[in-house]
Amino acid sequence: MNKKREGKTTSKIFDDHDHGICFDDAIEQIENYFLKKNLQFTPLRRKVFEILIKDHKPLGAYEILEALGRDGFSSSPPIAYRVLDFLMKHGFVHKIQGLNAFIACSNPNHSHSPAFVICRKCEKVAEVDERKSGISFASPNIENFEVEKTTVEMTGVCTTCSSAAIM
Amino acid sequence: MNKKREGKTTSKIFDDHDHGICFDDAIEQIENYFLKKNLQFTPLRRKVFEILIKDHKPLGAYEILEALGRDGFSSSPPIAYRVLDFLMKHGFVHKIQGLNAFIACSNPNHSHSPAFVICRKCEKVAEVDERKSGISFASPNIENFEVEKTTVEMTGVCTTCSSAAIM
DNA sequence: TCATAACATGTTATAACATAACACCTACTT
DNA sequence: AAGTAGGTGTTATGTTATAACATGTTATGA
Ligand SMILES: [Zn+2]
Ligand SMILES: [Zn+2]
Ligand SMILES: [Zn+2]
Ligand SMILES: [Zn+2]
Repeated sequence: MNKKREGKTTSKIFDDHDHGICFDDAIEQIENYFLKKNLQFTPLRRKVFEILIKDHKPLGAYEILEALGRDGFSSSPPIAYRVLDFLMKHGFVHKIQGLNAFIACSNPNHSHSPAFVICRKCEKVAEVDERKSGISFASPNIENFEVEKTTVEMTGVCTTCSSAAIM
Repeated sequence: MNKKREGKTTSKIFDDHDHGICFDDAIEQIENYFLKKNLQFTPLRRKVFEILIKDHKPLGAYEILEALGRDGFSSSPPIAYRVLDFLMKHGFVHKIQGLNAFIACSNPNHSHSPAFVICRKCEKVAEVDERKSGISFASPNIENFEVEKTTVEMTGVCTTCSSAAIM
């Protein structure tokens, strides 16, 4: 078991929403995308995505593997990593580098350079839009360098956590 | 041995410079800082910093350990991780999350939220100033969230690598 | 329809990265 | 002297990720 991840609280930037709709929408979007691109949305891939979007929580590969095992799938490491790589390649999953964890994308519609806000107390993670994030990618290209991928992660404490307890 | 890191080429954003001076300056700066803060710049800490600043290359903890071993220090993992944590805490070393590697800071003078440019071919890494990076932290605070630390890493291909070979 | 290529999943083993827990030593404090 | 804090060393283990190979499954297209 992983000792680090036990998220439990909520903050304003982690928007409340009707998760039934959210979940169904996400599944529908990925289904449509896979259909359009002639990719297979296999039971395994569907299950991994469902595990991740179930409660918007970043999960480690081995946590995903446990969940897969509980649902009757193989739970050897390459299974999870391969599916995660695939889903990441198509923008439906992102890796949170600071947590060695994976999270379902919150806006798979548009191509994006996601930024993440991570509460180090509750470990909730929000994927924020570049504009909302306070970070602007003024120029995607550094001089003499072609940027292909950006990683932006902001770690701190959300209001709920900072007001809830003595630091 | 680590198979991933074998950097060898050079790009414009990775500025050429008199590394003898650079090295000596860096050592002097860290010495002064430690003196001022009443911290111990022990042989071990000095050696780790020297290993890292030696050629401005990100090194994995186990590469650092090998180097320590070669220089007569203990090379069990906690040795490296402890010293690295200490040097990071004081801003003289940064971790490159995308590489699980550590690099000596390029501007330890001012407190900074470093951004890194990483060539995925030669694996050279440049620590760039926020302003030069094309990324601006317009507002360090997200609504309802206190940002304590930001991770910004831009991965791509440097001019030298992209012009050097067929992709 | 049969070969074949490409994709998908499964398995074993191992590599790579990181920390826990405890021991020992030194320097400083009271 | 006894106590405290900091630094280093050691053993063991925990956590994250990939290599290599086997098997099954799904297009494709002679
Ligand atoms: Zn939801
Ligand atoms: Zn996304
Ligand atoms: Zn230099
Ligand atoms: Zn720096």
